[in-house]
Amino acid sequence: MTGLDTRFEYLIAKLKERNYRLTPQRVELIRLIAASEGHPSASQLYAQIKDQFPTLSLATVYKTLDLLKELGEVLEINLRDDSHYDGNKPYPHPHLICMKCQSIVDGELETAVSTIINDVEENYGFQIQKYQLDFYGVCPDCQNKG
Amino acid sequence: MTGLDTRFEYLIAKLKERNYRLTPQRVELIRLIAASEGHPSASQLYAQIKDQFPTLSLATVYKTLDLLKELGEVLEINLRDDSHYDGNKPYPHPHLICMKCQSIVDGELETAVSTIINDVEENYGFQIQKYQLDFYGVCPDCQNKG
DNA sequence: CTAACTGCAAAAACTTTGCACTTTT
DNA sequence: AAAAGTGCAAAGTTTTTGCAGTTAG
Repeated sequence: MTGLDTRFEYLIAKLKERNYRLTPQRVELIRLIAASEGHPSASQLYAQIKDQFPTLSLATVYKTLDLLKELGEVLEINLRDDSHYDGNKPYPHPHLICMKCQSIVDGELETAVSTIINDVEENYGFQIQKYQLDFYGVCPDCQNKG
Repeated sequence: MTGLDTRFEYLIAKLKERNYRLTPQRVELIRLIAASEGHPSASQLYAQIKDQFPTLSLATVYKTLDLLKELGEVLEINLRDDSHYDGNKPYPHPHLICMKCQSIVDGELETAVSTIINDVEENYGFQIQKYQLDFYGVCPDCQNKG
């Protein structure tokens, strides 16, 4: 038991270490971000937290996300209408976005992605720093529901 | 010589066929969109055309792009700050975006992309309808310039 | 002539910024 | 007590919408 065995604890420790203040709003936002499998947007995080912190503002959500982005601990996924955030895997990876239920699921496709990245660097002499790969379609659940 | 041997002529013919009106603004925008290798944004198109049509408005640019999107003749590329448009290859394909010079180049990576699409459909039972794949990095030209 | 298009201005939606007040440390 | 963070309101961007006036067919 190290006290760092959850993503939440890791993030809290990292902030503490760097002398960022642990306000209740920030702590709760980090708890949500660390727990969220669902790739929430800023306004979804805001909706999830406003019961506990009725005075909390969207600006604070954005500022907290900015802080975590600067620390390299959150991945921003830029979609057409807004951005969504992944606080668990803060590095590029594919997403499967269902156009019916709006769910966003991670794709584990490392081998295929490595291949395509090598192709680009070799065939185009292009130095890749990051990428964004989103598949849009219908998830298995929504297929079964017709 | 069919009169349809350029993308521009093809698009004009398609609009005419469907009884859309060929206003001078629309024709010139289509000429720019069909010619553009560079994946312009709405405001870049606007900047390119405002000398010829000083009264033309951004709203008209967006309306023209919407029309071409509805006809399936323009691909919208949603980036963080705005959208860019491809009027030559109006179907999903990878882009190489240089973070130094902001150039956007098409990636010809059909084999690798097919593989990854098959992976997703097989491993996740996810029905893919479209995708967006953007690589961010440094293009060969900018690498040479240091 | 009439239906469609343009272009202005206003609105909409997401995100950022400024600043006074509050809180953590 | 000092530095940092919160939250409100205002501003910034891109994109959309409404509508009166204009134009292509």
